[in-house]
Amino acid sequence: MARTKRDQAPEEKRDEIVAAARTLFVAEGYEAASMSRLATAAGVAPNTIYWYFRDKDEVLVAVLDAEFSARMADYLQIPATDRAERLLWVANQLGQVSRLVGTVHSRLEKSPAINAWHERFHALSEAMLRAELQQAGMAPERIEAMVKISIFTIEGLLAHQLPEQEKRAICAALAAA
Amino acid sequence: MARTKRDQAPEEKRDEIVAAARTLFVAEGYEAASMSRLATAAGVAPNTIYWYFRDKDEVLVAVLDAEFSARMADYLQIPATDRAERLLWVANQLGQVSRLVGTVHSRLEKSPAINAWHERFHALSEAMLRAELQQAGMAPERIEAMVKISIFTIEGLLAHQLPEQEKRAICAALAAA
DNA sequence: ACCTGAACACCGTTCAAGT
DNA sequence: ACCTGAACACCGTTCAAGT
Repeated sequence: MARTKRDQAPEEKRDEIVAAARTLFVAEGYEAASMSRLATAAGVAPNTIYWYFRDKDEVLVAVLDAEFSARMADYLQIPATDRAERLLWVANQLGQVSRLVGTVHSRLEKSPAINAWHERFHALSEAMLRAELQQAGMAPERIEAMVKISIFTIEGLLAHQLPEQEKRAICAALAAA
Repeated sequence: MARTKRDQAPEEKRDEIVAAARTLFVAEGYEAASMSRLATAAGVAPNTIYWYFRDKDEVLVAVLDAEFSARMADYLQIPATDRAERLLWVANQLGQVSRLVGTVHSRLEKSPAINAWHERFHALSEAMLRAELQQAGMAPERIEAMVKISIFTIEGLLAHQLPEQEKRAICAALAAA
């Protein structure tokens, strides 16, 4: 299907900005990646980004949406093995973009857009975890606390880089609890 | 004992800067508290701060040292009640300066000074927790993982504001594990 | 030794103008 | 509708100079 109206559809340019932002945010961090460097990487003038996005945080939200919708689909594909293995899988997946995770947490206060995204993500993650614990037959009164402890542990594993073996031991201890 | 040499000892001025920084960092956050506003609050010119501190992160380190050396002493004073209560106490103490905690985590990568402080703090905290679990008679092979999970849970409680009742339930579930 | 006014290089964002 | 060059207000930090 040939392009008829333009050399480049507007959505493609937007996607290029998001792709460039993903690369820069993951490789160097959100703050280190200035709007002018992001613009250069995407092949536009700095202020052109403001045509597509309200501000820098909205660019981040677009990156987050693209990143995690794909991974969430992957998660649903993997077979329901033991709980320790699933926790480790999630920690390692998120670990590949741990800079993004850290940035989200550090910008919660300043940016309502990031805050809203973060709450959606947590609500979804906790709902999935809760369903798994129910299905595993955990006593109902323990579930809510264990959901939180599991989430906090995954966040801890992301924030502090630990050797793979130690990560594994922690996930195993948590699954056994 | 009367002051003999100056109107004001140099250490007092330094302390005033640290005190002003503590107030601003806790109330408004590290990034929102600019060096010029900090200088105004301390009653000096912006660049005067650089006479006492290498950079803004060193000011933060001074604030952290002053803040946590006092609280650590308090912790050692409280009687060894049950583990859940101790966890909750720590979470609530740190919760009063949760902005500082968040700032430390968000500046680990950029600032070697903050990073060094953070590692000292974690080493100390983990050593204390390890000793408590040993004394409580926990099986040695479980201790390391439980130390990490406890630390991560406290950090999680700080990062996400939860109702007191839910915090209590989480600490109880963790102590029972 | 201690402190300052003025400047520097950078940042995210906005504006008026072009097509 | 889409994109830009130039400017704005701000930031942490440095410099040369004063006492």
